[in-house]
Amino acid sequence: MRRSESEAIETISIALRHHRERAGVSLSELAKRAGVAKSTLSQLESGEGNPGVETLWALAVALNVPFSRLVEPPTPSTRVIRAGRAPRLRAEHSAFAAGLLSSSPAGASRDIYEIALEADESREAEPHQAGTVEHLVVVSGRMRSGPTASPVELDPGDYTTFSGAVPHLYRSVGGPATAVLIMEHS
Amino acid sequence: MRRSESEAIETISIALRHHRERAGVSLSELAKRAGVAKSTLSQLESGEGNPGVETLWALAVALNVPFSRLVEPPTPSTRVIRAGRAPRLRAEHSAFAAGLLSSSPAGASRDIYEIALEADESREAEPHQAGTVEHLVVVSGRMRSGPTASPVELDPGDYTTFSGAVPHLYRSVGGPATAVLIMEHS
DNA sequence: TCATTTTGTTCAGTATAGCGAACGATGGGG
DNA sequence: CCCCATCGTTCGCTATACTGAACAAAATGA
Repeated sequence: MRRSESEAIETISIALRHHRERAGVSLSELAKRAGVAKSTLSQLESGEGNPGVETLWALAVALNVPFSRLVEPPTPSTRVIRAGRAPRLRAEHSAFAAGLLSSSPAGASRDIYEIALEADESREAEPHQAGTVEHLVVVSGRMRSGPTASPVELDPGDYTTFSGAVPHLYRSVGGPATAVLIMEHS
Repeated sequence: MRRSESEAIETISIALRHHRERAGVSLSELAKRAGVAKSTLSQLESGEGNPGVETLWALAVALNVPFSRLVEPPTPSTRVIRAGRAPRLRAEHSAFAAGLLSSSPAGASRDIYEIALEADESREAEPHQAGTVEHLVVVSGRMRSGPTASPVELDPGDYTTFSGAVPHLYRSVGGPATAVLIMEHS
């Protein structure tokens, strides 16, 4: 990979300059803060060279942005889905209804679901692939959810996150319940 | 820097070995696929050295995992945040309160917020950087939200997504309102 | 049993990332 | 006007990340 404008480096140089300007800091200043030579930073922003993680890390810290923000790109426009109007997925299980709100494009897969449980119903979910993480926000009703081994009680507005790699459940308590589920894959 | 414990490198060596074993591929084999020397990979997995992005990128591709998966620490375990208990962020504007639920651990950077508006209050938001996308789910009350130029009415459970790169607003209608906001950056 | 292959490690050479010191170019103050 | 910052770039030098080969230890096979 000699002279190849390596895609990764391309995005890095752009992101780097972008975040620096957005923070309103000069190249020299940033270099000083991050503890790297001005020359190095200059070359990086002009898309030359192949930075080491140490260097990038230092810059990310100095810019006060997560590391990943320096290596990944963008996304789309306005859309509205009314309550309960999301495209239905596998409604085989009577009491469980899930609506897909937003599916992430390839790569950083991330799905947002709207889920609905009838009164005092329960749904057991098999473990997904390792690295899967679920985020759940209760919209209405009371739920008991999380890893089957250690679920938690949730009231409207409550939020919980847990690994999707182990058996887990969604259960409504004392009436119907709805929630927002964000699922991340690896 | 002969010093091994660079935090970033630590996580890299772990993530690297973890994903390789999970893929059930030998060190030699992976090295060949990614086009890097076995020696390099060996040292990386033992936590020595400071890899360049090119090298890491090649490995990420060969492992078929997003780049960030190699540099960000693995996703956390179970966590619960009760309604309104999320860490408060800059509540300078009286009627607006935002709680950070989850700051993107990996992949496309993504923050999940819990937001609360007092009765008939409005919050105008300045455009964020290009490529920012917002996802909003109303938990309670009625809201009027979206791009300032074309907001939409939302009832509890309603979901909307729009570009954060243009001026936009969050407004409660006919009473207080709460919602979940997922914000994606580039 | 003794080859043969495949595993992951260690070592010397070399390509290069990063550093520090120059540089020319602006931009205010005095 | 000159002077002194500060800006971003370019240029040797040194440190080191990466390579390829040689290595011992396990695994495979006949």
